[in-house]
Amino acid sequence: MGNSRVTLRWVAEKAGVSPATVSRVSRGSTQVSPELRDRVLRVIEEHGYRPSHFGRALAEKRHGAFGLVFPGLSGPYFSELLQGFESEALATGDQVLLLSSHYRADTDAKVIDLASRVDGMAIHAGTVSDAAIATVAEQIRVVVMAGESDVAHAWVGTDNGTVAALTRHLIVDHGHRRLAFVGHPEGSPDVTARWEAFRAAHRETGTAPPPDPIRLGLAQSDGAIAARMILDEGAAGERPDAVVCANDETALGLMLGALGRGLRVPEDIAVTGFDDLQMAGLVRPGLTTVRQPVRELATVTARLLGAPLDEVDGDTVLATDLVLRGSCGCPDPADPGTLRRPDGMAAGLSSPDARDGGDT
Amino acid sequence: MGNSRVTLRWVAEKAGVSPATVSRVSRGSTQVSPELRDRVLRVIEEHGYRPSHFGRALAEKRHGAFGLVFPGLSGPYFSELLQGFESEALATGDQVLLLSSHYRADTDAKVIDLASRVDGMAIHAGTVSDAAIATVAEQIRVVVMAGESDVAHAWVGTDNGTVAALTRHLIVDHGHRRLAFVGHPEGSPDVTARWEAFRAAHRETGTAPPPDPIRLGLAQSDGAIAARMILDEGAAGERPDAVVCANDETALGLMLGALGRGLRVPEDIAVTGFDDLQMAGLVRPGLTTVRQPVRELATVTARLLGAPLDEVDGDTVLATDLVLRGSCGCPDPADPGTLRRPDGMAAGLSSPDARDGGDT
DNA sequence: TTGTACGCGTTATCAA
DNA sequence: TTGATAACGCGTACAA
Repeated sequence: MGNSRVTLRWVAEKAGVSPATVSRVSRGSTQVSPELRDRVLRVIEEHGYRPSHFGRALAEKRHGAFGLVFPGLSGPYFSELLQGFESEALATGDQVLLLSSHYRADTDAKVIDLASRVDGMAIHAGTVSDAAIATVAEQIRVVVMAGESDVAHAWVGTDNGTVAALTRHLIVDHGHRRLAFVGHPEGSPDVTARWEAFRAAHRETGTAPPPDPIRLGLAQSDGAIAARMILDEGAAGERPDAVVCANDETALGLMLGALGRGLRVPEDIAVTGFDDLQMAGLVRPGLTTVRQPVRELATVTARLLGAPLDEVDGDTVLATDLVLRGSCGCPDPADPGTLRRPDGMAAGLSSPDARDGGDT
Repeated sequence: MGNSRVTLRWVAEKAGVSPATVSRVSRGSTQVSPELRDRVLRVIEEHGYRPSHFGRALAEKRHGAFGLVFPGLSGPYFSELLQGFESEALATGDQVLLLSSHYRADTDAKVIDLASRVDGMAIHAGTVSDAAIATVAEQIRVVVMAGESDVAHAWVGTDNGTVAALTRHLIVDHGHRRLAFVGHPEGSPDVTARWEAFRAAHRETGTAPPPDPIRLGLAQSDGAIAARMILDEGAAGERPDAVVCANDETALGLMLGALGRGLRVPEDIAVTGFDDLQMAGLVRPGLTTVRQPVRELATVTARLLGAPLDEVDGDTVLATDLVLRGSCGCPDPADPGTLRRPDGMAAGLSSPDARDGGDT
């Protein structure tokens, strides 16, 4: 057992060749005679030699790994981001070091420490201080995702301005006048931009916006809390007739709360989200939302990190689309189509399009 | 900029001391005179010296990192697992290398490669082959989570048997006779155990179980698909009167689908889950489920990896609890209490109990 | 207290 | 094609 003692030198001695030869064989170099190659391979197989990562990293001055820094880790948004980034990195043979700030104070230090063991770092906007980003950027390439940055080497974001089109749609096309916004603008650059777009649309249409957003987090449970705050309190006449949520999760939580109270969506209250999660097209009514290419956000970021030194383009803003479904009052597009039954019922793990499930 | 050229030796030369002294200062050793200490610190500050991780790892023969291997990454379950593991590892100064199999074929190779750059590895059950686990276990400590294993050094799981109690409750206390099970037993050890417990309860109560489970994944969208399959097809009389879902996510998706179709839960159809996600207590009716200590599963695993060599206990099975709420037909416990409005409305990122939201 | 010298496991350069 | 030998950056006995 234990091959921790099986080093390159040890293999060399055992096979009666030089360390250099073992190194060449180990990495598949062709510059070695078949005879020696076989002899070395035999020893490698037999004793389970595996090149040490630190040795290799030290000699190559390269870690073969990227860092990924998030504020939190929960929810479909981060899951998707994580998946996209991880599979892109894996494709190029790079590993992923994950760091979640958990909104703790020592995050800056952790990030700087992380910088010494990766070749590049992706940092989600709103996670660490600009000072820390700048420090890291002196050592390795840094890309900020979902927000602008002038200290990182590049940043990748999505167009939150589509929320203005969404808001105009609610006001102009559906005649809503009492709109509410659920989200915490101070908590993230994305939500800030969405709240601003929400207000801009009010200005343009000459409608009075609510003085303040309903400041809640971005989890589905926050939507459920919002449902209680909006639906159970205040007279029916004072209730907003449309709620623009900062993301789909809260919108779904809100819808669930409304339906559970016997309210009708969109007749009694219209609801919209942001992201276009898979669930958005599966609920009834379908959730009107803004489609954001979350996975692409992650893969573009990963590619920027791994890109040759030639040049990192700088800024990238990915387009977003308004997706109209039933929850805003529009006719729900071909519902059965959206929910088409999969061809094979046994759509479990073996199915190519099976989503990785929650559990196990 | 760039401090990549600032090595320990370089600092030593610059400060006019020996490399050993710089090393001592760098790690805060007291065995150095205040005078030299200051001189060295000044140079370190000025030029932004940071010890190279590979150098240190090579010398100390320790990576200061753990590997975490999952089948997929989506859903609250994995988010929670990830968070728990990551924060526990961070607490001891260890970094986390993440590997998601995405159900790809080359996972075994990736895992074995990962093994050479971490001090220990946590592997979720059902992710990689036993052979690969055994190979890794020869090099470093391996703990399997959410499933048994006889090749790893230890495993940590939770008690899925409570599903039998849940099923009995539906049959005996609520008089349901036509039960369905949503989940893919072949897809994961946990679901296998839950399906078995579901069937065992039928045997014990002399009730005929369904011949097959409804084989779907574990995402919320699978629940929505299940809703379509169960509710839109077959005559009302053939419809099951209770659905036991393999996890909360599918149960919530199913509930959402039922409510969206104007059905009443639990009057028209009872629904149960597994996990006790936060949403389970927030929906109306509340979701009857089995509480599983997901976070503890992760932290226990992380602790086992970091534990001193003395001894890893071997197997750990964490207890689970039956949580009865309205979705099975029980009276929903103090609903407003569950949804109590937070004291401060601005419960965003700054709030200590704020959940990390989905987005940004 | 400080410095010297070696080892950690690998790759790369240069001769042979 | 093969083999010495020198980095790579740091920790640490050991000596001074």
